[in-house]
Amino acid sequence: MNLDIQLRNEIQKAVQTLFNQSVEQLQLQPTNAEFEGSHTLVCFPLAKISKKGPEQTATAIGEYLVANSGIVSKFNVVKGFLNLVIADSVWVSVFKDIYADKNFGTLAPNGQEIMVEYSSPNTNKPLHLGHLRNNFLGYSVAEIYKAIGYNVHKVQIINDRGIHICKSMAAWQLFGNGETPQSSGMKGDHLVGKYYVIFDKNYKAQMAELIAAGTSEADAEKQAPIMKLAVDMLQKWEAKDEATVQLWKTMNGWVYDGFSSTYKRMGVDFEKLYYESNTYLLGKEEVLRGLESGVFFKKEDGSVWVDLSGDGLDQKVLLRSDGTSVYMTQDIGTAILRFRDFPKIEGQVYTVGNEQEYHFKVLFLILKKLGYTWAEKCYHLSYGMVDLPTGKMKSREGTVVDADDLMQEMADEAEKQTRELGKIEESTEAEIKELSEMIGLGALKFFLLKVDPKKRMLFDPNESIQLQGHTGPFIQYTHARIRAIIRKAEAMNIKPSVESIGNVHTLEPAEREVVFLFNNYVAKLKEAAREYSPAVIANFAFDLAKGYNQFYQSIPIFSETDVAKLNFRIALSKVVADVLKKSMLLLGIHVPERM
RNA sequence: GGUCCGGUAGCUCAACUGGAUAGAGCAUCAGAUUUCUAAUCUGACGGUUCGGGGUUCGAUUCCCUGCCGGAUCACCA
Repeated sequence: MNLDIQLRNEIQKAVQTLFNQSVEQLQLQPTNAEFEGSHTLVCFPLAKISKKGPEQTATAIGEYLVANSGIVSKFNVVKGFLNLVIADSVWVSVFKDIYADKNFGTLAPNGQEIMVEYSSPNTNKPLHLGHLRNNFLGYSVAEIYKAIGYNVHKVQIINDRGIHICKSMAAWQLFGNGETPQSSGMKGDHLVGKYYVIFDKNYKAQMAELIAAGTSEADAEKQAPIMKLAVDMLQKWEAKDEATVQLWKTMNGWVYDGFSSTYKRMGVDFEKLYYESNTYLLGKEEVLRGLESGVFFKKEDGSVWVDLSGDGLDQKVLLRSDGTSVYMTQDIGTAILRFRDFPKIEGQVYTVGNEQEYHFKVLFLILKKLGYTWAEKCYHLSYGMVDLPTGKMKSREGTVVDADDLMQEMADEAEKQTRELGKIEESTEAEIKELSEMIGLGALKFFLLKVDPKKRMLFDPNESIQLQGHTGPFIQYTHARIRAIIRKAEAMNIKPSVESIGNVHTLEPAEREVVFLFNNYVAKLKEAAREYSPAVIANFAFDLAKGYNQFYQSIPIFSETDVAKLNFRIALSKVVADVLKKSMLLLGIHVPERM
């Protein structure tokens, strides 16, 4: 049985016996490092029940547990805190259970399904740092839900239509001279992004000209010839003009090729892709239905609105006066479509930046008003922006950090440092490249995932490239070190059996600490899922690696003469390696055999 | 202006949802490799948790208020 549950039961029994009362809520927390023990019961709240002072209450419970529980060997009381020392035999048996459990850390399928949306880029420019946070987060949350037993569907909606792509198309038509990814050697998404920039430059120049000639700024925005061309293309596209659709398909195709290699390098995947060009007309019927049933209302000009003032929000337009859809309309349709495609999902997770919080609040409210009960299980996984030391990323000002460039730089830096350390003599060039990629991406992912998603974070390139300290490579290194031990043990033909471990009766503090740490793994996993926070896993993995390194440093394994202890330490190391690997994979980070 | 986030060591982040003397990493300084990988480990230094009130045995956490930063409030997406 789980140690924490067992301990809680014993404490409840103690309270029942001693004070003749039952308690449901027990405040059990890890013991501070400065005191002896691993679990601490906060006794202030129990003072009411015991009708004694917190310290006397703590002492009474402590004495009872030592005498009767069979798992508590010692205790000490500091103010109202009861610090409990769990018997080493119990720790050994906790470890035995984990060691014997081949599926430790992965919960059995629970029959539930969930959908996670992430990435969802526009198709007019390449992915950047913000997308990296989005992709790593979404991927990781999906993996975490898989690990707790969900059947997870990863999807994205690709914003492949609209004025943004038409801008790139317009600029390409004017200035492209037939340039293609093949002819230019450029990655498709970068090529299309190049024309988006060209569009912007020309647009600004044309506006400046018009304004200089006496046109008002508002008029200039509309009259600039290149903008007129883009708008014209958008209309033609909607009218299914063949040449325009052809150009659109071609340029989007370039972008998809580019994206697909970027996704591959990122290590993310999707079960199903939704395209805005297929879904942007959805939702309209739904809105009209809502209009009939009185959920929405129509204004004099014919536009359709929802009034959310009763929910503390505003009025929101759902259909323009000309009857066309807006973004919200489309999202209503897409949400419903997804529940038709995957009837068993109980909810959706939308991984989208926090600038769209209002949008999702409104979306979920509308879906609820339309009578979709699953709306309550929809969650906006809202994450903060990634800032640079120079401030906010601005595509217009060219301060965006490109995703492909960044991944390359990280891999290059990892390679440089790997070569400098010179531990890879017997590796082939291909192996060094593979290792560098693993380390560079590991550093990047860990850097972006270790922060609470909700919070805005700072991306300092110099710090992100650090491979020491609170980093992914620190954990990768710990894993590689353990693997070296395992290899040596195998070479020595040491194969710790579950039974042999049972012969260990006393533990060193560092060993106890490591068992204590991964004993919490499943709780952490559930917490990460509940909070939609890979940061919980990242910090857990770091703590475990740190705890293991302390053990590693203070206790030489192979010089141990007691066979049971030797076996225990190797088994312990193996479990740490497995748990590190497992938890890092939840972050999309791979760990090496050696580094 | 309304609404919603956030403000913790010089810097980047934690703090088990109200618990002990608020913890890590980086940076700085001082140490540790005849022994399993030093991308490691051990110490030292570093704090009025933005300010001010309140709630209680106890507040970084909850409430009020002020300051600072950000997001959002389109017949854009």
